Amino acid sequence: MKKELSTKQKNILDFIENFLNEHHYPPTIRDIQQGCEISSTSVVDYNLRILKQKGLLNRDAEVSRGIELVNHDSIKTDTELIEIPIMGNIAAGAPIHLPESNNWANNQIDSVSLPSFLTKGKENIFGVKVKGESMIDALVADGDLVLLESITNKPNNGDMVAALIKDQNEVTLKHFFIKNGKVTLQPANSSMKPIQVDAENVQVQGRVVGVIRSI
Amino acid sequence: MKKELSTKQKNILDFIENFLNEHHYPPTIRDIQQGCEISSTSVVDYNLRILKQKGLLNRDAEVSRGIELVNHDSIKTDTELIEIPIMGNIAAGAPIHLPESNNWANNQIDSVSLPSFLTKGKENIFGVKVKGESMIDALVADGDLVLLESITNKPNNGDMVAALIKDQNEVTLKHFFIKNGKVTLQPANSSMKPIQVDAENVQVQGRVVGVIRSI
DNA sequence: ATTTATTCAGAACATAAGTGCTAATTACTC
DNA sequence: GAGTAATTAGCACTTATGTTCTGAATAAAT
Repeated sequence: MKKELSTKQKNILDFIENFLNEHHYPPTIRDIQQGCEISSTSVVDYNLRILKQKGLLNRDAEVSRGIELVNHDSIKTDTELIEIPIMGNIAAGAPIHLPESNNWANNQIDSVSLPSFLTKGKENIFGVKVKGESMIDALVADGDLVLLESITNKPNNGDMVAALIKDQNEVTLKHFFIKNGKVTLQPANSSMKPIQVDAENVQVQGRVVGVIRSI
Repeated sequence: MKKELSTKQKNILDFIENFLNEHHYPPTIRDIQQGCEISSTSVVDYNLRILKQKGLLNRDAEVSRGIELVNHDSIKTDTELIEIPIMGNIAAGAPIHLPESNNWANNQIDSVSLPSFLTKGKENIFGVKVKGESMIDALVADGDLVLLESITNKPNNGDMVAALIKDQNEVTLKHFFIKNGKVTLQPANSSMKPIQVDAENVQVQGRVVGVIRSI
């Protein structure tokens, strides 16, 4: 199969996009035929098949106007921006203490708007800015923004969490496992040693749902 | 005219919205009929007329699927989000070869909408999906989305780039340094050994501007 | 209860629109 | 230049789908 698109195929794609923007429903084959000045419906059909084969659009058989542009606006999974608060800094390893109180409320230092696919529609998402190189074992670099879901109940075993180790007033990003009242905090880098702490000594500040690095 | 909508009319509106989200084209009258368990097409038509009269949708006469929902997502314009293409997968270490041609055109597999702070207003940003655990030394995990800026000129020394090592047809994310025609590719993890290659053997596919991890 | 407006049922109809041929043409390859 | 593949033309066919008509059922008003 030829790799590039013919001018005719590009025209068709453009036409479909324009048509969608104008009408908010897809064109028929005959619409395309007229719009692109093509002599026969079969030619349109032929080229649409090729475009489908190349993954540029989808077609539903025997459905009028059953064309979906793969990369069109209306297909964007999430056009919605959700503003989430950035609740301060987080550090691990080299213990940088959290602000006085150990709740995160009222410590909002900033906010960012993120597309909803990053928050998966969940509520209670907030961000923390990583300070220092100490979380490399969680594949998190200095300056990264870590997205956390604040959870009330215990996390599932294996979840990556932001865990506050109370008696050290230190926060760390680790995989969380609990067994018989003992919590194991396992670095993502499995060659690093896990930490064992009493369950009462751990407060899970949130479940990690994402990391954003902007260079 | 009655002011409120009947349950049937609300159902129809909901159905149309769901249908649009699922298919990206509007339903036919008969789709609505089945979806809302209505006994006759004429009933659907009747209620659609009412909905049109109330300004909740538009219909194009004698046009199949000629329904447009007023206030639907696809009509909203959102200026804050920038859509960037995802141009395939990237892997390093365990060399997964790129598709035959070494240009990225026509390899778009998906797209995401990102807030503009991640692209810093730049054009020519695209994403690649990371496959495999082999880029841990760049603090990039399996499944991460790496944002690249396609650049024409040489990158600055120290930039992190996606570098294609031509004779191995292998791509890697490394810090880029050039000196006397020799390119040094330095892993982010400085304890790892850098790679030395001839400048002609390296093609910089893009400059890394961000990483997005969604768990 | 009678009238009136609204809503529903069922069917038939007309056209909108996808699909499938066959042949002609053009582009590519050897 | 022969031979093959890709593309185009034109047309017929079938299905998909909007439209319309008549009458019945229901709800609202008098």
